[in-house]
Amino acid sequence: MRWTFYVDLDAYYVACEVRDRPELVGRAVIVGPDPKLGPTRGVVLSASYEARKFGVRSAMPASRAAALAPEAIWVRPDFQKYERTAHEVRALLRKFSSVVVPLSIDEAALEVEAPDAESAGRFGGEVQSAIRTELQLSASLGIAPHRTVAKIASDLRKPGGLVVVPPETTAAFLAPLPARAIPGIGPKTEERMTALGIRTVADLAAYPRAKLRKEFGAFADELQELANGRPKPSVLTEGGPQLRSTDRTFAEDVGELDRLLAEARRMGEELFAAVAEEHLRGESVGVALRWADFSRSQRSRTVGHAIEAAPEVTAWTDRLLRGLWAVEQQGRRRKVRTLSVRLERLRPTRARQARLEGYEAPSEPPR
DNA sequence: TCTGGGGTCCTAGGACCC
DNA sequence: TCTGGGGTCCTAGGACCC
Repeated sequence: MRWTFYVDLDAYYVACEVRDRPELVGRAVIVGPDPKLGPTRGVVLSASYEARKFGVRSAMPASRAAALAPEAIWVRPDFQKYERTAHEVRALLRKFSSVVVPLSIDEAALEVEAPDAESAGRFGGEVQSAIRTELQLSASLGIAPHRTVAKIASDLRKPGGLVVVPPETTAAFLAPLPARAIPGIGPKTEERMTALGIRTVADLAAYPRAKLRKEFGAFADELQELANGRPKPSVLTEGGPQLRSTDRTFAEDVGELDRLLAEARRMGEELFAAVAEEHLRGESVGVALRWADFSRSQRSRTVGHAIEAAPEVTAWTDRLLRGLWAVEQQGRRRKVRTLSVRLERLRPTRARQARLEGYEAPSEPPR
């Protein structure tokens, strides 16, 4: 029998810091920008379970976390460390399975052969203890024949949990869970479901299919099949990244176009260089603004060829940004909180080189 | 107590083509 | 002489995930 082991590392960034600094064991630790070092608009990236007892959560404004847990120890994030450690974890997991699919920095799915649920669970325990003894990290595991069910299971007994769902019990396992436990159902969808009287997965299974389709489109079938214990087979999405982006949230909202233009140019150059480093080229440039009221506006443009030089990126960020700005000046004239620059439709450089060189006309920088 | 930075996928309307 | 149907691409916005 084929099983998916869904491995989810507990409080991952904090765990990486604690294993390097044993004096932090058992303490309320928060990875994020320390508000005591000055006002910040940043958020909590990761909180230890001790910090969570005070109500601190990921993505919470750092200022609020500091108010809830005044004694907490703040650690500045070290993403290189977290990437490095993630590679160690994946290398370890490959000793247990030849199929290891990284799904985020702190999650991975393994394909494992085991004759029954009991032996799969035993093997899962070995994976967990290897992660603990060799890497000093805690992982929660969900084990099921399908990845989505395994993921849901991995979430149920954190930290350090291990939940096995044999195939014949899938529907019964899911039935009592809140609909929100299903990946893809977030706060908005949950709210809409509540309005329809859907709270649990069992409610979802029993809801008339046609009405569900009317409300949620194509997602409805997927949801109901899952709710009835027939999850959609997970497809491995092959291929490289679709887009790269960079964001900057200003310490104070910005109301001057020139400041935004200068920042967008700098970000565009950096982004082009980072993408080139990956041997990729974009065919589309995008600019997005988050306004002071937290709503977003964006513009993008597909140029029709792979962008080969940073000035072409910055020419487009200028144009797109000016367009967004002009519209806003005729309306609400809000200030800008966050500026984002994106390169989309990424293609490998090699693929381009394989085509006819110089066939396409050079790009016409806009103005 | 105001809400980061990096991504993915879906939907919907208009343009355009046959 | 007011009017088809299907398909694809592009753009903007929204929801969601870690």
